[in-house]
Amino acid sequence: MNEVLEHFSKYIQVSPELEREIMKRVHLHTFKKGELIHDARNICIESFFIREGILRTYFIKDGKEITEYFSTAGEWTNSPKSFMQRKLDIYSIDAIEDTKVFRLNVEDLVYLFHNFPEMDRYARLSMGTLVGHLLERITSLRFTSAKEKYDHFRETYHDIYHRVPLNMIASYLGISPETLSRLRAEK
Amino acid sequence: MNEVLEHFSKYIQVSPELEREIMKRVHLHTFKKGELIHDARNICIESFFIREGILRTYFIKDGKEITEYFSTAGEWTNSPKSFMQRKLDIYSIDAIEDTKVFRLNVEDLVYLFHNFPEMDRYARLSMGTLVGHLLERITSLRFTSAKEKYDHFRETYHDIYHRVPLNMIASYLGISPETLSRLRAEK
DNA sequence: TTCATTTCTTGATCTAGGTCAAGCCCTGTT
DNA sequence: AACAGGGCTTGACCTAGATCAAGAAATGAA
Repeated sequence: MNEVLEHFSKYIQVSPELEREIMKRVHLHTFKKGELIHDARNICIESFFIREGILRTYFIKDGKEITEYFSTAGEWTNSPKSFMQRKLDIYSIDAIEDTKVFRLNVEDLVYLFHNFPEMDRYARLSMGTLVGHLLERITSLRFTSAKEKYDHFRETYHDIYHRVPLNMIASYLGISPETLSRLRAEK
Repeated sequence: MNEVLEHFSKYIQVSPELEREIMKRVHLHTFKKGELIHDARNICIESFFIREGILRTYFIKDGKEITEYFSTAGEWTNSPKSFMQRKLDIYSIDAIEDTKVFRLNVEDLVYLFHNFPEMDRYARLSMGTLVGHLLERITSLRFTSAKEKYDHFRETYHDIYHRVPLNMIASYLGISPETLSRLRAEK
């Protein structure tokens, strides 16, 4: 069984029929390091399920790239508002390193939602974990010092923090690259 | 039609049967100003749909009450993790002013999820808007000054910001009461 | 290998907003 | 009416982390 199906299986029982329909719609693709996967100038019509590698969702603010978040193996990513509401949004996505993904088109996803009611259940449950992560990030932003943010990042992104350029981590954490560099040095 | 049903109708078509089952399980109740609605020392087994008034979800950090968020008319509130995973969590909820709510028990909600597949769809869609709000709050925490946070709060919580004590707003925004007081004075 | 570009470090300031402290102004209670 | 306690303001100081600047180190192209 491939990784996408494994992922769905964490939340729902995937019937053979659903499995078939998913597999029919999901296409493996490899992006090269540095490649732009979604451009904010377009509406996002695909979701990407990462098999290996790292993607970065970012936007431009005052001429600088600000990292919104990193996505790694086993996660779906897209430009959320753009994808769900079929309109333009600020986020672009690129590859931090060579990345293998399964691509899934909006229309295909909609088809799955329409024909398999258990997909709503999947969405409800997986969004529950997403909400949990977001709440945690909010708490972290409100109460922790730069040092604590960095330590927390190293723990939770343990396997990728040395693969991502420092200034992207800094903008993700909302601290300056200089401060991050100093934190890193002091230990 | 009452407010709860109106709320569901925003996301899904509520069948007469679902309507009946919801109405059977939802109970109107009034809390007095200052009353504790959910105590963090218990597992949260109810959700509250607010008809009028203001509830505040908070937790204790270093002996101080920190406001996580305010909930107002037309919204559901509970202690999310505690409610969904049936375990203890840090949040308590109290009433900022006299508040009328509809109460709904976890088990009753589970019943609805089990018997009405459209409820999954409702949950998926309503969590979508929640995720949108959380993302916005994250952006606000990362990039805005105290002044901008306060201005933004006044806009989005326009109808309640003068009904809530200043120090609760301050802790919600993650700034000190003194700073908030000064911001308020300077205009 | 060399040169150029990007990434990272280190140092010197600067500032938004936190902390501490004191006093005032309410609102409710006796 | 008085007084107690919470809520709010204002002032003086302090500190975490931003910004500005310049150089070092790594990466990668030719």
